[in-house]
Amino acid sequence: MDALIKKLSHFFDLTGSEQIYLERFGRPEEAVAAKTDLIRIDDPITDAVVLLEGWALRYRYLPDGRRQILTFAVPGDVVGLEGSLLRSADYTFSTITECRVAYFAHTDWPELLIDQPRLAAAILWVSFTEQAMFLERLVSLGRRTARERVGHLLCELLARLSMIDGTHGSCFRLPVTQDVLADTLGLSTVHVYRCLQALRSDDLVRMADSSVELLDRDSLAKEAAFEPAYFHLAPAPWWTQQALLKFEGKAPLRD
Amino acid sequence: MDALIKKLSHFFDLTGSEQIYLERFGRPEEAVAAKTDLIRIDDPITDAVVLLEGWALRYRYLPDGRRQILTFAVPGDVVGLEGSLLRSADYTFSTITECRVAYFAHTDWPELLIDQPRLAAAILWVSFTEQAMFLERLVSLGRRTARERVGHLLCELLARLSMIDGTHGSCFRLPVTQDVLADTLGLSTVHVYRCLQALRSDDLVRMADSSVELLDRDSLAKEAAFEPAYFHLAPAPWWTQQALLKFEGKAPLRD
DNA sequence: CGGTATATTGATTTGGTTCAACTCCAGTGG
DNA sequence: CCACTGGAGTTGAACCAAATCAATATACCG
Repeated sequence: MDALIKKLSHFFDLTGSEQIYLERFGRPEEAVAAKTDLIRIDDPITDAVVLLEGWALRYRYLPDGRRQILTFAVPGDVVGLEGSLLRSADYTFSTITECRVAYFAHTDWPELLIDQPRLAAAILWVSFTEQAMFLERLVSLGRRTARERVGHLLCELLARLSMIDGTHGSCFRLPVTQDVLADTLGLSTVHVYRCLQALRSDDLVRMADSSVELLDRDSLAKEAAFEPAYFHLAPAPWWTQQALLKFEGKAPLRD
Repeated sequence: MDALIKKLSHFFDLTGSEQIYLERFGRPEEAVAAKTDLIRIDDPITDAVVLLEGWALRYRYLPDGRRQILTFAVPGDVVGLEGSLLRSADYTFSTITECRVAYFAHTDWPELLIDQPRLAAAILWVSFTEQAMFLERLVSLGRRTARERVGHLLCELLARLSMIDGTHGSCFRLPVTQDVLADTLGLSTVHVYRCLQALRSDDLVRMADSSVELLDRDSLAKEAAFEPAYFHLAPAPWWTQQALLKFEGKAPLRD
């Protein structure tokens, strides 16, 4: 649960007992092989999946075989929360590398909500920030050029990984083939290659055996219009705190 | 609250008292002029907005003026739920036509959750289905052709509007200019025009003064790979019901 | 009735795709 | 130990879907 705790700490500082609760809540931690489906499209989502180590992704196919990758998942990400209210998944979620995962059972939410409302809020916060990332991706696919999309994705990944200490400076592992990048960015493999090439020859990035280094974060971010505000890495606002106090019975429900 | 109630009924049949509660919960109903910002980017989201009548949209600009429209909102949509946990909006939400709206105050969530957990779940369901629509839009922008995107959007809108009785057969009002469609679909205005033209001359759609009719839903849906499963118009699954019973104290929290 | 926003149309350009080689591995099995 | 295979990356050339530019037509609006 380390990665998730690290991530949540941007929203709340979890108390010791909350951390322990969370460990217990995400029942059996499991190792999963690379290229394994954890959630399959049209199947019910039995539990939400917490990614603890490794890389994974969500994708969908069109009937004729075109594929769109919806998100990368990195440690600390929680996938499939919506399964608690929806009957089936509208994406497949698969590991890329070997992973460690934990599960949040849908039927345990009431317990969590009542015993640990702060934790419940923090997990919902994860879901909301993820939604913000979807919106940002929409902007990329709709209105950014190929080069900008590539640059933006690299900036985003660096930011997301550094949030959970998954980076060395501006360098991070990216265990992903070019056609995965292409299907993420709505481009062809060849063109992804050419964009990376261009960024390389402009001394903006460097790549070697599945690792990337952003040599000039700032100009890359500027060029790609990368604005990290959408990660919402800010402590819970007062109205959240207020609502939580109410919920815990420490403030009047109606004022 | 009519539109919202109609929409929620696809998930739950609301009891009379739940309907009344909802009316009261969405405090002052308000009329809003066309082209008014209800949520502004970077501002805190003071309350979630429930759209009761009219059309609205969410959008973002890139620094150089390119615009991406993220979603259309039609009656029954709830926008800004995430504001309860996030400090600021990462989009602007504006009316297109005159609208009627209501507001859900963030600080009232605990009350709702404790008094009416079923309602709370139903509203969260709205948020999750909306997320599913984002994902579908991602597929469009990433992997569908221009013509497919246009067709898919029309199918989606027909489906969403019929969900709240906003259609006449396969016909609905679409009070939106072509450049709004363009910024939604990641295309240029001119090209949107040409796609519509083509669909028209293939006798798939007909358009007249801001209204659209889908003359052949099925082939349009087929061509655009429109698969309405992503609306998740299905009653709450058993595990949701189970969790709600637990929450209401009618079932043991731990079993 | 003039003026601004929107729709329509054609000509031209371009960013990105497609196709087809070719290279460079890391297995793998004989 | 080496030949063989298949996946990934690299490169060039031809092509195309959609953008851009520019002009006209039309509708709406005070």
